[in-house]
Amino acid sequence: MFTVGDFARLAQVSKRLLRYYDEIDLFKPNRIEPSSGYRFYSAEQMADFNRILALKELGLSLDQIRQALNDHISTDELQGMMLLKKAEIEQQLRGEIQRIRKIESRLQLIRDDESGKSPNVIVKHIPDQHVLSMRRNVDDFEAGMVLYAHLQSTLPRRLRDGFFFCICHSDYDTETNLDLEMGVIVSKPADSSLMLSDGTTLTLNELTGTTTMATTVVQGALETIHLGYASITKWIDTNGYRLAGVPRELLLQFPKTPSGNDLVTEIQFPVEAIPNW
Amino acid sequence: MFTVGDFARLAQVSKRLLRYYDEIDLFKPNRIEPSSGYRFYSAEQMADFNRILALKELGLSLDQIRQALNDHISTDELQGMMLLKKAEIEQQLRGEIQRIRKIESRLQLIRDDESGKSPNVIVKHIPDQHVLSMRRNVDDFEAGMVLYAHLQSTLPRRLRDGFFFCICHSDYDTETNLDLEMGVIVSKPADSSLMLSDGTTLTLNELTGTTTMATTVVQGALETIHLGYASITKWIDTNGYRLAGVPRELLLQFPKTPSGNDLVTEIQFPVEAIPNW
DNA sequence: GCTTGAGGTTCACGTTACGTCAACGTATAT
DNA sequence: ATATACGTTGACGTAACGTGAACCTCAAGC
Repeated sequence: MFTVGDFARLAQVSKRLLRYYDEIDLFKPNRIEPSSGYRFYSAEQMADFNRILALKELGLSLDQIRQALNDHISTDELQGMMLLKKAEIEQQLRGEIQRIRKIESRLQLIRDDESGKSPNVIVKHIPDQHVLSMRRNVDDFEAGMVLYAHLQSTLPRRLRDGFFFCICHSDYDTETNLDLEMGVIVSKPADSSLMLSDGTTLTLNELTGTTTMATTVVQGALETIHLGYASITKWIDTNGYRLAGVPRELLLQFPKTPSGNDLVTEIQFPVEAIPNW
Repeated sequence: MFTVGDFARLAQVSKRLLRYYDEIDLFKPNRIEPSSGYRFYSAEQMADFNRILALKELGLSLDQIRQALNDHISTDELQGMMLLKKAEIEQQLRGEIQRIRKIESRLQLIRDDESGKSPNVIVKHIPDQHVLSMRRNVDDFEAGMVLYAHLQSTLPRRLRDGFFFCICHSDYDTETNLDLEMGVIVSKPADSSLMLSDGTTLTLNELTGTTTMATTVVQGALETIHLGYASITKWIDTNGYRLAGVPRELLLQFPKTPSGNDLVTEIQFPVEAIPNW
């Protein structure tokens, strides 16, 4: 018979651990002296205790270990549990590897970008959304901003609950004669089209959520947004994704100043993970 | 200005998370309405919040993130933190791989061994110990047991605080004419030698702790102990260790029955990890 | 004006596997 | 008789939130 202290020394664990295992009904002392409450462990119990430690080292939780010991589990079931655990660890392992890659790419980004103000890319899942939108050819992005302002001032108030968005259907490198789709996200689609006071017609469309979106938020006007596009494409490249649709912008905050420095935009790139990257 | 709910939806996190980050001074709303306590976030804050999320995804703790943001950390320092984190993950990764190997070897063991009663091997670190011991040639292991009993009965009581141990210096396959060292572990070495009442002389020696020991506890007499040796050597083989000294046995419990079925022994194999296994 | 529902708030507890006091009872050695 | 070494229970802390209760506020519909 050993006291907790002796047993703990032998097994090289803390006394507190033994009491804890007693408390959670995982491993109880052979005998408890009723008068003093002292715990006494038998030498035979060392083998059982080592079994617990061994299972713990394999990564099983104490709950699982208790079940494995209590329920007189069959070898098959135990095997199943361990296979499961193995798969779990492998999964986690893949995650860790990805994290390392991300860190590496991020480090590279830091080295590249001395300003230290690079935007932060976050992957989100975005559902399908209904929009009222129109499509126009405009000369440049400045004209796009004017369109935004126009939309905002002429759109009926009841449709202003959603954000404005913009999709550039022309090629990236085009800087003139842009094919823009602009509009507003509506939560409950009521009308299939809508004529504004100035004769402009918006039609009901659907923005299919490609579900997986690489997004970033930039604050500032045209130039900053360009930077945002640049760094998000780079991020996509170095993080095992590829483009899977046409990007869009969400206008989180309308500019109140002419310079547009307080403009806040969320850029969303539909992406898909490259398998086995 | 967004309410928590709106901001949470946009950022695709829970409201609770935002309140929590407020509480721990990690990310506070732009404005809090004094009358109602309502939190209001500005669109500009979305970029900051995404930075936090991005850092979190890289595996930094919230504490680290807060420091990184508060202390106006330099790129160099941030790089240092991330390199550190990377090393940490790589370390952990190696650990996970080892765990998978262990699980695999354990699964193999389960498949091999239908009894399900295989001993459980635990790695311990054991310091140097002083012993009073004698060395004898005996015919077989039965004779060893007799020696144990003899020692126990003749040893002065004051030296009985430590466990008895036994080291077999002859080859494993030898079953006759065994070269055994037996004795008792003493906590405070007093005499350099000791003569028992029957004329036997024990001398003070040192059991150098090879520190790393693969150990297992078996209950039963000779045959069970043999099984223990077998499975521990197998375990060493399949878990990336190699033998690094001569094994020893610790007598956790003296047998009270002639059969010796209640004998409890801890077998200890000094081992070292195989590098890059 | 009242209710309703959707939002908001704080407070407190649950999670995992223990470590760390604190206050107090017990066994042993001098 | 007492010092001290060891035992007991109990409560709180950990990381990063999730969950639920109890209660307050706001805008809209009747």
